[in-house]
Amino acid sequence: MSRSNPRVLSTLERAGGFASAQEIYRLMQREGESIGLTTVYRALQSLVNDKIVDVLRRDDGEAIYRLCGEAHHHHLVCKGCGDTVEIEGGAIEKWAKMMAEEHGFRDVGHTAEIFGLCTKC
Amino acid sequence: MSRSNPRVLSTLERAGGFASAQEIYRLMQREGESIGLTTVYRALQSLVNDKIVDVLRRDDGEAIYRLCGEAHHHHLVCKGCGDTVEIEGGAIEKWAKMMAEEHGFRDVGHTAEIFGLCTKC
DNA sequence: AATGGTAATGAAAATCATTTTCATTTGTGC
DNA sequence: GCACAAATGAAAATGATTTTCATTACCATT
Repeated sequence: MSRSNPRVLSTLERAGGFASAQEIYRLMQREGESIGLTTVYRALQSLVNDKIVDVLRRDDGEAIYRLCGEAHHHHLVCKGCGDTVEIEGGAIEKWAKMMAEEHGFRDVGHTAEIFGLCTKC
Repeated sequence: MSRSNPRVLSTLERAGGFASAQEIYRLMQREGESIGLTTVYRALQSLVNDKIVDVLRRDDGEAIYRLCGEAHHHHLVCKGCGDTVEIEGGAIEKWAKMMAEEHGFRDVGHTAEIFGLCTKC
C-alpha cells in the first residue's frame, strides 16, 4: 500500500526539501533515473498522506512539496534580477501562531515572501 | 485599457465577494447574461491589477477572487471550508522592513498567508 | 522452480483551469 | 459614413494533475 518511493523522497531532499512534482521528475531524468511522471505524483501523494511532506501552492497554482519538520524559511526575492535570499522568520512564526489561536484555527501553516529591488538593480 | 467589466464585478459582489472565475462564469450564464469565459478571466485580471480584488488559491489550485478593502491586510484561510478571516499584520510589516534593510533591498512589498483548520472543520 | 495473487509502474489519454490566438464586433473621434 | 483602436468570445493551445489500463515486479505458498 505504501507507495512512498524512496528515490522520490531522496530527490526531494536533495532539492533542498522544496520542489514541485514536475521539478522532481525533471531532476531525476537529468540524473539518469528511470521513473515515470505518474509514479512521482503517486509517491508525493503518498508522502503527503503519511505526513512526511506537506504541500503548498505557488502563486501560479503549481503544487510544491516540502519535507515536514524541515526548518522552514522565507524568501527575499529581487523583482529585478530574481536573486533570492533565504531569510529567517521568527517573528512570522509567532505572529502566525498568535493569529491562529485568536481565531480558533488549528493545524496551521503559513507562507510569507518579501519582494523588492536588490542593491544591484 | 480598463477591461474591468462592471457586470463581472457586480456578479462577484453578488457571489458574496468570493468566487472562482469558473463560478462567476457559470453564475452569469445561469442568470442569462451573455458573456464569454475569456472575458471573465480578463475582467478579473484587470480588477486584480487595479487592486479592486485580490486573488488566493484553493487547496486544489483553483484561483479564487475576492473583493478587498483598501487597508492592507493578510488572510487566515481554512483548508477545510475555505472560510477566510482578514487579519492584521503589524508584526509582518516590521519584519519585512527589517529584513529588507538588512539586505539592502528597497521598494519592498510582501505577501503572507496563514492556513489551517477552523473550529468547524 | 512453478503458481497465483496483489501491489507498483508508466505510457498514453483524459481532465480541468487558465492563456493565447485570431477573426469579428463595438465604440469613438473625425 | 469611415477609419482605427479596444473589447469580445470561440476555439485551440498550454500545463499541471489524474485516470486508465496493460504490463511488470514482488511474495508467499505449493
